[in-house]
Amino acid sequence: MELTNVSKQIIKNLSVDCVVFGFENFELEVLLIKRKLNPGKDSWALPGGFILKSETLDDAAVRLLEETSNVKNIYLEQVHTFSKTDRFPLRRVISVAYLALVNPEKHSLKPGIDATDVKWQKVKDPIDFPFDHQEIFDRALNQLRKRVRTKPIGFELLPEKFSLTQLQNLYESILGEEVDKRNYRKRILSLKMLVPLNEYQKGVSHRAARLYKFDSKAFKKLKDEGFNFQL
Amino acid sequence: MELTNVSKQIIKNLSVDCVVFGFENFELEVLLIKRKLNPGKDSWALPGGFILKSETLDDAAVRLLEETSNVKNIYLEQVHTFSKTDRFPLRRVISVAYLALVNPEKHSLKPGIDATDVKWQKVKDPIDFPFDHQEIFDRALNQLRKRVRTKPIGFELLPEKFSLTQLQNLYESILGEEVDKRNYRKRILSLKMLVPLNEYQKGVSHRAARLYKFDSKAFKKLKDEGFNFQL
DNA sequence: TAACCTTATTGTATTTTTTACACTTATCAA
DNA sequence: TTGATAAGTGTAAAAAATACAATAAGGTTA
Repeated sequence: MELTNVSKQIIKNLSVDCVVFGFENFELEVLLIKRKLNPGKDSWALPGGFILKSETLDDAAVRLLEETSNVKNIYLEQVHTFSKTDRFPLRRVISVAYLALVNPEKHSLKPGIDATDVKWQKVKDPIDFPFDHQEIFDRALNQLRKRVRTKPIGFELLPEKFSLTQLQNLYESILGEEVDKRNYRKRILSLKMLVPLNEYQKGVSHRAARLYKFDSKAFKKLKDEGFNFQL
Repeated sequence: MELTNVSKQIIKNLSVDCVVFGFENFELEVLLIKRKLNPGKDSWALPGGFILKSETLDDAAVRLLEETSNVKNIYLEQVHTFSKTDRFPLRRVISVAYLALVNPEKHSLKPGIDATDVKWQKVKDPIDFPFDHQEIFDRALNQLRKRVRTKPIGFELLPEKFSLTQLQNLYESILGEEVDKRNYRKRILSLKMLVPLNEYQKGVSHRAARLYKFDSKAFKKLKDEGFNFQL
């Protein structure tokens, strides 16, 4: 490893923090790491780290998620940049927050170099965040709640083939409120972004639900036509 | 001036760029400065500059707008952080974009230390931006178009007392499309955020329009009740 | 002072969208 | 075969969005 290589130079006053959402057992979750070092040693924090001179913020977010938790190839979007002068105790660090969506089943967790542990934590359980991570988390959750009504991002959190009930559960657990089953189905199907499959749920002791998949081409077409939906 | 004072230390790899919108003569405008120095000397660019160790990004945006254009005490919101590695020619600089709203009549312009000139430029006229300022501008305009439908921010751009026609003109010039007068009035008045005054337009050679003012208390109340409007 | 020009102001009928609501079907387990 | 559980489905009522045009007011001009 060439530490003198310009491309590996760390920008020490700029970090990226990722709020990674997952969905398992009908519950919205967030990915946390246990910090190996001070400040905040042993506390459960948002995964993140510093950016390199050679990479964009998006690149950094991708890299840091791989490094800190082994999570790859996921939906990412920038949320906000946090800049309180005392937000990090050691020195002035400004942090760019990212929102990420992951299907937990597709990604095995593995603590990165600066963490002793990684876990999925239910969003509705209380979390004792260090630094300003509570504020970052709140903002990211807020953004997720807006997005889920205007972009079909929820599919990132589900298996490729899913039932309408799964989709509705996800939707409800992101928004934190319940919706009418028939009305939800009507709306979501009317958008023509879902294709029904000739496959059904397996291993359940009740009527098996039909499976659907997300039709990204149909969605792209809608978008190109300037169609704005609101779920 | 104590250059050694920590509070005045500049963070050289982090800048703020402001997209300042104004509304004059029924037209949406943007504030541009003529750069005094290279890179981009003499080009018309977005006002901005570097942040100080002692200030937040919001603070920096406020300060830079005062410094570069004499514009004070205005609506500000963060838009996005831009980080392409080659976005600034001299060295790696990451820039946080802000959206600002100003009533041009209330602010006299005065070029700051790094500018030879300042001006309001009509948004619909072509602008030849340096660096990645086109991208920054596009994103800010986009955000403004979203905001104007979900927050009563347009009032920042108008005099304290305004007519419904003025408000509608502003709305139309932000969105770039026309709306029906009767329906617009119905909707905006139904929100109860406007109070009709016993004052009327003056100096016009036709029927004088009634003036209204924005009722920020009523709006706050609406928001506290969790009411989300969509214009 | 009457005719004219310009913009302000106002209501209704139609269409579209959203909401509320409950029974039947399928599958497995007991 | 009965019971339990979740899947799947339609309609009527209410609310919201849209399309649309005549009258009022103030100033200017002939």
